[in-house]
Amino acid sequence: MYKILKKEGRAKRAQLETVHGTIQTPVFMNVATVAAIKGGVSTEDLEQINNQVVLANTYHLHLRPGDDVIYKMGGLHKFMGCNKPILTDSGGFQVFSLAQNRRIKEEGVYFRSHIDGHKLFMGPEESMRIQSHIASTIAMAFDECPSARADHDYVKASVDRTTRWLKRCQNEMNRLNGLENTINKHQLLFGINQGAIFDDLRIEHAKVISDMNLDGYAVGGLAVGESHEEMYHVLEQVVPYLPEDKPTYLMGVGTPANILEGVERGIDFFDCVYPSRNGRHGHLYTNRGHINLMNAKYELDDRPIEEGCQCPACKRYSRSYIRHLLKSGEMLGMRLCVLHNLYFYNTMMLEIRLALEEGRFAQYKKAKLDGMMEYDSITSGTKYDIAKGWKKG
RNA sequence: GUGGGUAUGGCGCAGUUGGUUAGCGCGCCAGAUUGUGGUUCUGGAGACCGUGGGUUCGAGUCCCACUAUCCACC
Repeated sequence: MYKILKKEGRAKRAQLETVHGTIQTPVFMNVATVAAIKGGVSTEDLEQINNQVVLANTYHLHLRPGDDVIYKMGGLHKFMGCNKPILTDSGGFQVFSLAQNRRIKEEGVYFRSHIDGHKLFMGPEESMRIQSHIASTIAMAFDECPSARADHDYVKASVDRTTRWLKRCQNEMNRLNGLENTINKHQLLFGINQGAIFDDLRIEHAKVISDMNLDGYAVGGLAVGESHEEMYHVLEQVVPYLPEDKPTYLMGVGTPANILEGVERGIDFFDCVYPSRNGRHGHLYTNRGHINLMNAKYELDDRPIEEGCQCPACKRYSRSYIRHLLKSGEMLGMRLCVLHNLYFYNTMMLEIRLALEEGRFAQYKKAKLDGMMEYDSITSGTKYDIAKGWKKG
């Protein structure tokens, strides 16, 4: 099912076979929270931008249209016309980042909808049932994502509860996969490591969940306020304690630099809202740095976003035109920018996989970071800080 | 030609009975955003307040002239 094809240091070139096709890793999953990539990107567009996996969200789809609707429509793949692997986030993070008035209990979390404020409850079993209805390829465990500022005692109690929740998730998933009317009886379950920035809690938790024989292991609770150095440190501490014969997933991360650092530390899966959200705001990634297309200096720039880029935006349109579309509030402007950014991320992953296969990931990583730094320092006076991402110089 | 109105950063406007470093929106510039509440948030630069006189301790605010512009009438 999961097979490592090549290793370079801790970095892995691997693949995960699923009922919806084989995922080549390292991979960046494109975020489609409500079963749509924001910015007007369609399922068929994904085929033009090297997409492998789509990430949708349990919490959002439960609220609207409702997982019962998706179940009745034959599952999310059929619903959104997608035949690729889909991973669903469990709703755990959203309960903590979006919902109002949440109360955490042993059984789960009581909270209010961010859409209309009505009362809701979600626990491990609820999350698994919803994800089973959605019938995603990979389901994520329902966890608590404590604040990066939470103290050791709180995080300790939280992690212990997340472990108990994980066991309940696993039991419920096994039960659901065995039911006659379940759409995807081979749904995979990834567990999530927590522990904030406390090495002892992170490692202890990693050991416990590693013994549970899950289909994959995620590192959660990062990129939520801690420094990049702390994030990389946690990865260095935790990944060695996760099973090597299972895929790893760094949740919600991140910048191109974060991803390169994550791959180096043994991560297979990534996801982040950056390429889509930043694309909508005209913030574009290129091999030589990032540009903000909204800037006046691009008004008469007839070059593509990036010279030589093979994405749908760059093959045909100029910076000047796309900037005009963004300025005018035209949907097409956002769409082209999001397509470009996702293409950039997905293509970078392709390059990373190729570099790993050829045993030159270290050189690739350095060249990629150097390239991005070079351009940005020339055009906008900023420098690329490997540890911290883009930073004013 | 006559009567009336308006002239404040690139554009559109606020500026109380004249009183400390003249505000706002858009635009511009720069940040922010990491398991996404769909065009957000936070900063910054930029004006000798049409020109020239006058009144006053003090004028974007009052008076006069000029210039520009708008409306109405002849």
